[in-house]
Amino acid sequence: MFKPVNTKMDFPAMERDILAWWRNERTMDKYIHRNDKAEKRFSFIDGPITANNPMGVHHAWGRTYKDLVQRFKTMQGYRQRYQNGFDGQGLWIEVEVEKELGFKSKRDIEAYGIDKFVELCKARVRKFSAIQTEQSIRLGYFMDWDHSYHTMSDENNYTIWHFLKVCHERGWIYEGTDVMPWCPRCGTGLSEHEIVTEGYKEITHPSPFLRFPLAGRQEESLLVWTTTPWTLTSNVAAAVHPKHTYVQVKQEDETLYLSKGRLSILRGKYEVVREFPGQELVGLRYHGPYDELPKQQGVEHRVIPWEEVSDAEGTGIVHIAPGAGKEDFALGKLHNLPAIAPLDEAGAFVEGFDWLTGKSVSQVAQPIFDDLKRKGLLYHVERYAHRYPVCWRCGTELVFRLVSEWFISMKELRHQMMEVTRKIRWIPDFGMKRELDWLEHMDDWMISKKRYWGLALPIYKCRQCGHFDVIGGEDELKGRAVDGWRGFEGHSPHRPWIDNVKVKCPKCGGRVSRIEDVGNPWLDAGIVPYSTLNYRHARKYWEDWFPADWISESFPGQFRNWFYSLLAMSTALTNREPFKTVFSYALMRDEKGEDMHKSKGNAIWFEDAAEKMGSDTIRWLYTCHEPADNLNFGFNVADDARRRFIIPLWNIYNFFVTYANLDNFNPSVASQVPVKDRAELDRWILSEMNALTRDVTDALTNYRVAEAGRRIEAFVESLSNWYVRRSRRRFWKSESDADKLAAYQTLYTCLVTTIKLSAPMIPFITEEMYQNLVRSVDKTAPESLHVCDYPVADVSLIDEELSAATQLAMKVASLGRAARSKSKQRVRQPLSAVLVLTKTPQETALLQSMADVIKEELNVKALEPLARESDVVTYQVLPNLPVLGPKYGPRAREIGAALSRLNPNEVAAKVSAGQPVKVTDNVELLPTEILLKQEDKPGFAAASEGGYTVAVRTTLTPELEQEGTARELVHRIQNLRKTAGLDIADRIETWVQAGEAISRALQQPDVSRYVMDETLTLKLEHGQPPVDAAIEKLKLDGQEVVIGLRKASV
RNA sequence: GGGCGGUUAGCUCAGGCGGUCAGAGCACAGUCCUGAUAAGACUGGGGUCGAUGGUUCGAGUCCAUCACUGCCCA
Repeated sequence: MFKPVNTKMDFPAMERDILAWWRNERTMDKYIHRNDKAEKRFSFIDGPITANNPMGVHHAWGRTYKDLVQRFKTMQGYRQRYQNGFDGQGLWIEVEVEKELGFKSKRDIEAYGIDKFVELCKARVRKFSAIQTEQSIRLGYFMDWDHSYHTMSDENNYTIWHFLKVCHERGWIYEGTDVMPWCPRCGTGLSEHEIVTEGYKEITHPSPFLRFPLAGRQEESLLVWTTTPWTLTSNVAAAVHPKHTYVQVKQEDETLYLSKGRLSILRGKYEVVREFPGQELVGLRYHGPYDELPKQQGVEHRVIPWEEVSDAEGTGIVHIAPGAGKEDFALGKLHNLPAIAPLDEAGAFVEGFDWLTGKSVSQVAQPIFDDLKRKGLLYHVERYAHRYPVCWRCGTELVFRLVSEWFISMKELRHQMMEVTRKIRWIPDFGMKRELDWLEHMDDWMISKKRYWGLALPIYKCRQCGHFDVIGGEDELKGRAVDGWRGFEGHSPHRPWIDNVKVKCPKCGGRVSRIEDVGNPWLDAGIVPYSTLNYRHARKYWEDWFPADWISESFPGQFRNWFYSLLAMSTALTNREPFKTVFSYALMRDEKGEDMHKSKGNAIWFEDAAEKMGSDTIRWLYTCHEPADNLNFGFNVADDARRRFIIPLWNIYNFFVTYANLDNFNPSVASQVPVKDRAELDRWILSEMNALTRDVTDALTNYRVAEAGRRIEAFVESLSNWYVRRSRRRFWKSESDADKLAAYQTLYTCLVTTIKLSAPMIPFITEEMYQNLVRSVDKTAPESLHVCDYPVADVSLIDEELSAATQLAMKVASLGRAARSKSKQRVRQPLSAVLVLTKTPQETALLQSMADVIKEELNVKALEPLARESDVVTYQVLPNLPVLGPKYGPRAREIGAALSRLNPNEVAAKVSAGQPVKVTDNVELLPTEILLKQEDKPGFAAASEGGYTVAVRTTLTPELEQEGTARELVHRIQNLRKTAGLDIADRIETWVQAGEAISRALQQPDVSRYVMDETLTLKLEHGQPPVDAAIEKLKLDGQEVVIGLRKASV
């Protein structure tokens, strides 16, 4: 006996039970060690998830792919590592800890103590990695959760040291001075990688137009414009486009210079005095707006040429501050301009800026306007909206600061990386183009960050002589330590402990400290194909598992982040591809296609999703989604997935269990009916099942996950709405013959195969079904579905012809139902014949093999071939007057008349074939000029589509009518049985009290036999039912009928 | 400004190398069916398959240009 199926199953509750069972049975362990001895290997390397917050439904999407592929490979017998990874170093953790502590700046951290702060960061990572682990388990993700790697581990950090040393040995590491985007709140620079996309916001800034008075001239000024007033303090030059046309303008008493294309910014009346090329301005000296500041002393301000000056905004004269703008800095180098750097790391003015010193950059705009006004330099101020960079972690507006940072040169590495990139299979394939495009254009990799919690960059720069060195590991550090090792020993290689250690400068012998910077977090994630595979200490093991066969991550961002750092580090270390295939997917949106945001209130928490929808449903939704497209996620789309697949699968399972229990079917006891001896329907579904197995295996092998899902869904649809529906009578019948056994065996095989095929996608419901369907009857079967073998297709059972024939039968049945519904004859009323016209004689022959199926589906007595459509329909041919009118004018009417005299069937044939029709000696009408109206001939109802025509004969004989009545009566009695609460196997006594026509029909022996058999009636009485019977009065064919029934005493 | 995608029914999207491909699901309306089904079947409305040229006997399907949109990068 199988456990009866709960048709109102609470799936989330069932999932929790399965989780508990897996935990008790240590199923995950058994899964992980299933293939320990296997020869073939599949290497997956997990991209670490940031352990900074609970996991979201978008993480669950990626984790579904990772779990699905690994489960598939496990069932196929591949040995694997099941190591999950957590990412835990870096600014994002710091920012959250700062928030918890209520800190406002780096000074707060220093005051609190870097050691305590770093410990809190570590604690946060431990906390959220534990939470994410629990959430992942709830998702059904099978991993070796006790051995997840952390990017903050010693091994990970030291392996990065090794990488950096290799880079240094090749001369790629350098300290560079540049103007970098800088977050004043976080007190650190941001690399180009971090701001290019997410790092911009639409912001409105008050933007002044102001005068730069020309030296040695009275009341003559250059007109300039800026969106960052604070940078005016550091102005040293003004740039013009040498080839653009500039104008000299007279306005009241003063003379202004600006680009001709920007005249529209002037306020009030003006007069253009002359036009001239920008080149004429080059070399002029002017008085800067802040010449009085100490820092400005000795600076000579002049006009320089610059081809990049735009005429699209401003005045065409660009204020240049090399210490406060990236392009300005480059331009300054070119023209040998001094760089005045105004800001400290918190974004406040440094010494030498007089009244501005100590003031924050965010507070000085208005004071500067007031000051400029007092000096008579302000022309006017406009509000200007533009995309301005902000810190991608905390949202603070960035400034541009002159800083020195550490870089890895991409000069040599760039092209090696591109070579490696080309060896990789990118899914979707445009990924490779994206990556190559990025590699082509990227700058050197800025790896330093002026923060606390992260990789301690092992760069030791001597303050005395400027020499720097990179240390490649803990042993080297210990060996070279001259001081402080004791204070460090026993701690992780993080600030502040690591900084106790001092080494000796090999050049000058000085005592050298580590630079204070920590590392870019993508170094942490990029090294994992080396660190987690123990590259430094067990090269053989590393060789076994490197490169990864497959990695998977969401593609937005990763081309310049994780994929990039993996490529960079692996190319530098071994010049090998760190992964063979990368599978990436798009973004998750809400149901309306909008970004999900906590603040917007449209984010869905993973726990809510799992508890309301069930993990299986969520996973199925993810599985069937095309990964390269954005996924619009929500409760309604999940419910669609549930109704489309989970519920039908469960219903088939329920059907099987219900009847198998009634018949005491035991799959492990009975011998198998040979497939060749099974019914055509069985052979058909087994053919479909094996084709499915073949196709799903192929799809998953090539990571076409959505295709695998769609294929399984289509199969379950066929199984439910064709195989089971058409097989029902075979399960109902009372005798237990070979056909019934074959039906059970076939359906059982299909169910078990289906759950095995879909186990990687929906691990819970399939396990539940497996335990009941397989384990309950076969104690020798594997304990869990997830340690079973993946099904292998038996292609000898795939019968293409049978598949085509069945598909044709389905098509004909569908058209036949359309025809029936036109005829208004309910399907319970048998009709005498269906007539079918197919596209080819071969199909007509094929159809004959399906005759019984079609007759049953359509409730008709005969299937007849239809020679031509015109046998069942008549055509009315009409002139298409709106077309003919304009073309033929007054003759249109006459042509129409001529058309109506032709044989409609012949005209119809030509029109259908797209041929012209000769109407008169000199008029030939195009098919578009003729309208065809098709009408069913009396006694027929027809439907056509795509070259097929199916018609039913609608005339009824008295026998057919009687049969129709009987079937209607059966239907009513069945309904009454149901409402009376009888079990499907109960035998009954039945009374029918009706008028003459129905009574007479019921007196026919074959009719009454039919009614009794169908309704399990032992005794059929005519006349009034007794009072203890269930009774229903109804109208049948316009007559009053009373039916009554009660359970028969056997 | 450059590169890469996308543009097919109200919505979400299928449509390997050009030849019944004008489709599915959802939604809406109506009808039917139901002894597994919180299901299912059928019918209907609705699209010049983004636009314009071209190649071809024949083009959502190939080419060119353009428009809109998204992503990546200046």
